[in-house]
Amino acid sequence: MTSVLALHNRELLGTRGAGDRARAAATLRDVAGLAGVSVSTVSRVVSGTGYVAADTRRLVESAIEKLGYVPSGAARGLVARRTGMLGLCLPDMAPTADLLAPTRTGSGVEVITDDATAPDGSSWGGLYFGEVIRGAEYAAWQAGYALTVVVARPPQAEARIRDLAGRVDGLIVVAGTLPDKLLEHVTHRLPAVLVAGARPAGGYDHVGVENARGVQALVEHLVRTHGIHDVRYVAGHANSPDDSDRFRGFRAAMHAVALPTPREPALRGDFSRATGRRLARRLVADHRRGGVPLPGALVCVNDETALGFLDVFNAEGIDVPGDVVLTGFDGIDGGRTSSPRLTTVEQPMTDLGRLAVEILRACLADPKLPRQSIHVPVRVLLRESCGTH
Amino acid sequence: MTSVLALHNRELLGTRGAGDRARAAATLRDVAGLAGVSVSTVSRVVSGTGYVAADTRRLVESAIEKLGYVPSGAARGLVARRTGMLGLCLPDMAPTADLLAPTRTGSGVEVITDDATAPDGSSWGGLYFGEVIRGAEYAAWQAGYALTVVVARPPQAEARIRDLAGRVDGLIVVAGTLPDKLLEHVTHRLPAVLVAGARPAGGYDHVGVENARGVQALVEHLVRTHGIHDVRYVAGHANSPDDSDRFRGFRAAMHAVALPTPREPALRGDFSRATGRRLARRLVADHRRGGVPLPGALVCVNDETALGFLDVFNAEGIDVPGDVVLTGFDGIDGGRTSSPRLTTVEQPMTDLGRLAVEILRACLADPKLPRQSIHVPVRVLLRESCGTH
DNA sequence: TTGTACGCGTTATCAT
DNA sequence: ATGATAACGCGTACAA
Repeated sequence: MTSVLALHNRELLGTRGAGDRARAAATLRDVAGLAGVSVSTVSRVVSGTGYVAADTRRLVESAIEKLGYVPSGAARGLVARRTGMLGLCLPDMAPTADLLAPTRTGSGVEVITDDATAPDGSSWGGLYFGEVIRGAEYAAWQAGYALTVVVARPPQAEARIRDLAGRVDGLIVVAGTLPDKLLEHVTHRLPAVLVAGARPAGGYDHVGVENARGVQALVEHLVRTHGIHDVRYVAGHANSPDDSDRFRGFRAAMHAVALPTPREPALRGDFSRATGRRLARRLVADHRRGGVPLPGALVCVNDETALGFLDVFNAEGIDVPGDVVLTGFDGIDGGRTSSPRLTTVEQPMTDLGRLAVEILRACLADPKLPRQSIHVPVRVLLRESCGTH
Repeated sequence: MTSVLALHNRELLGTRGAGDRARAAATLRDVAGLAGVSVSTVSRVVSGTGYVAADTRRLVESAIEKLGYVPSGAARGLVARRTGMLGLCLPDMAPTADLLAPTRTGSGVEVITDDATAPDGSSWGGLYFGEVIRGAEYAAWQAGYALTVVVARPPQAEARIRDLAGRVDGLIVVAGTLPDKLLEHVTHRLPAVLVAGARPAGGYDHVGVENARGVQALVEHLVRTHGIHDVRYVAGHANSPDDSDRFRGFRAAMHAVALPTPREPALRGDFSRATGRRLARRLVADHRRGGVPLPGALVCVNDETALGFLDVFNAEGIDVPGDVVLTGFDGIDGGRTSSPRLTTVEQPMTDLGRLAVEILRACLADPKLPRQSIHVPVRVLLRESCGTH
């Protein structure tokens, strides 16, 4: 365990300054004592309810100022039965290298030449979750809530999620993050909204994405507009509902254009850029050494996977879209800045967070509201990787 | 106000399912009553402390299961004087269009051709804050805390920050987010760590970045290795401490290489890509129409600003680095994927969040700890935009 | 206009 | 091994 005290570049400042942390926090009683009034008067001043004489108010306010009084959220929450916080549970993502590495030491500035190696994958799942957080925080603030973000990672993930559930008024859960049993348990206490994934079985509120329709529209475009017949689907994890929805859309499209409908995805990755690269290398090897022809188009389950393919294709001199057409799903930034830019199905990720908060707010206002499942529409963005331009 | 009920694509599920939200949350007493034991026993089972007979434990556990009991964080926090949460205050950023727009309606999938227009700027301040959140959340989880994220935006920003301060055990404040007075007030109750910006005056804990040294090393490289003499600094907001630190580094470098040291930045923007573009357009116009020669190099206060310049230079056929060398600061993803890639000073943004949490944890463990100010080192990343390759 | 007193749900201390 | 009970800090009816 690296102690903060062991850090480089550390400067000690004076041992006192604004706010003396050693002293216990002031309470209503302390303020009342200093101002010479009762606790209820202070409470009225703080909450702005009820009648308080102007003189008394000023007296109390200066006492509050002097003591640096901040009301205890725990005590307020206890009586109000409301914490003013919403929880957002994200699935465990493998921490990227920058999180695992010890903090760099030495105060000198390193000057290094940055070779064009692409990163292993982006933070927050290619920013997908970053956008969900952003949308949720924005909507939460507007609704008068703060957002507590938690990544359900071991150890003790369950215990700590339960703990969170005791400290917030509502929960947004990215699908697949919590075991069904835990989810069912905590929903006895507070409303929960599932985000992404398939529509849940248990009668939960849900905000989903038009996975199938998006892929279907994309694939139909590839076949009808570009005349590609040999279209292959590159899957993610086998048990991902998003993946199977998208594959369902793929099959629906193939069926609609009267092409052979595969039972299984042609390739299976795991949503990561690294695995996309691995699959691509095998494809290229089979092609170069085994004489296996490249497919007409690769429809990937997500952008990260597609970008992994693109890394390898670009490195190996395989032209996209000339030799093979490549598409993704999500609309992350990396697909907009790659070359060629990636044709993809864009999902409005901030909206997922926003709508989840909206639903939560409605449930909180009226607990008897029936459960609802809404779907946010997607857009197919045609860019260079499918040869449109 | 758009009601959730007005949304498209909505499906109503049954009005009951897992967890009946209409019923009030179960309490310790409810569990005790159902299990036929006292509240103390239930408390012991839940917290895992003290002796409980195996039979009794099973009895209690099944009651907990049946009622979906989740301990009240408010009540726990009240007696424990600890909430297990850390707060992260981010400065108000103008919401991007996706947050302001009403949710798209209609369930059909739009298929559109995406022209290569660059976005007005990225979410979360070019992901800067996203990375800080990521680092902070990771470290917080490891330390046993959850992270509550709040953007201090009007209205009622002050009141709500004070509210937050009453609900968390410690506060991470991105510098400049809170008025000094408020910061001083809340630090009476809990420890706060400032992140980024200049070292604060008031004796706060602080995690900063080697702004000056980073820019200095970069500029010295430009002059010494590339022989550029006409180097100009493009500033951000006039009152930003990060900006003035970086400009200080710029001046130190010019002094070190015996070049004229400017008093003021050559140009002043506001950290945004859009303003970078605006400045660039004026520069190009002066050059083309006024015959003003382009500078040898533009050293921008941050990557977003530099990318704005690059947008215009690329559009106008001005070669980077051939006609003018361009550099940034931050190391955001956009500078790694632009063409040419952007030479920059990379700051380890996740480390800012991580170290802030580390300090908070130390302060929480020992409130008498002296204040400290640490600086994370930076790296100059040489890429194509300065002509290294 | 101000003060008193009770309860919110939990933990901890003490008895049993 | 289990139960009774007193805080914890605040809101709020109700009394003054």
